[in-house]
Amino acid sequence: MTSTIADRLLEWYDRHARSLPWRARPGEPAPDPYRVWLSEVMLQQTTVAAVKPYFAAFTARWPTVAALAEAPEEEVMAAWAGLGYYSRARNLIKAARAVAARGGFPDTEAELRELPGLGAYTAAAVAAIAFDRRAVVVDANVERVVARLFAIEIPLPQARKAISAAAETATPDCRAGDFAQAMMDLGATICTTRDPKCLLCPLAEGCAARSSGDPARLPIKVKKKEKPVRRGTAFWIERDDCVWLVRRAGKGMLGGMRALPDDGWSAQVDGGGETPLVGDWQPLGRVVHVFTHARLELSVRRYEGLQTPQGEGEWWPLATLDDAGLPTLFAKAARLALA
DNA sequence: CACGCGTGGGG
DNA sequence: TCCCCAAGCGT
Repeated sequence: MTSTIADRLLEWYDRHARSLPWRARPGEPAPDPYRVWLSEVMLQQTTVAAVKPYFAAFTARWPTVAALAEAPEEEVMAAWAGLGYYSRARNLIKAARAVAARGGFPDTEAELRELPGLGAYTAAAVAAIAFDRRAVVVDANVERVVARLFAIEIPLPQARKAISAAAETATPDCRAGDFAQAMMDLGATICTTRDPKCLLCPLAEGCAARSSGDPARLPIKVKKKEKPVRRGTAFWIERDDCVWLVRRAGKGMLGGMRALPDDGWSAQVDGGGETPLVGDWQPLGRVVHVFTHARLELSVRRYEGLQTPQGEGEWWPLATLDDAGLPTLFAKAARLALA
């Protein structure tokens, strides 16, 4: 009798699983749901390499979901700075508080799905990995592997339905969490977007895309829209070895993060260029930063006048600017000012 | 379903 | 330099 996809994949996983900080070692019981959840949220659209230091810092500082739930929001946001997609951090705090309030993580996919920041993928992943539930876990890796295995020619995202149906068929009743992680390891190391390594693949036999001779062709994706170029200005106001920082609105770009004052640029519109204070402004240079939907050319200007900023904000000591939790865009701007 | 939402790395 | 992307979610 021929072995199933799950059999072959799990056998491969038992020998080749990546060792990652949020994973249980082979033979150990399922890892702490808090660590599974935290890692999965951090890994949304984010590489393993980028996540590792943040995962280490978060778990050292907030070892439990209860500890995270008690943390001041701005400290969590600052700790997330640089990782991107800051709505994840905002939802992370909300979810931590909801979980702490109910005394622990729910252990079913449906209940997990109700927590902020847990969509179809993450709810299934946590249910399978942390609670050993059978759940069909479909991320971009699984989409790629499945699209190739079954030669699904429908372009993404249309193909999602067919792919999840195929993934459902392939998912085993036991070890669904290991199966999910095995699929993701396979996608990350063997069945890669470019140049898949079919000679090393445990599923090569019976893979339709491999038989076709051009596995990298699948899954078919539509081309992305062109990014507009936006221009904006950020303002460096320094006094007594402190810089004036504001907090951005809770939604939208870099929402909830500390920032330099700016002229109202966004991914949709250029900034107006109006300075927040009257007086001399010296150009410090320009920062180019690429967001998902726009490329921003940010001019940075330093205030030379004597007025005091109005409205919400805080004087932040330059000596501890690294702790302010500036998103990368503003960290670049600060580097200009301090150079 | 389409869009908005970061960042750093690889080819 | 440029493009694509890497364990998606919320609206």
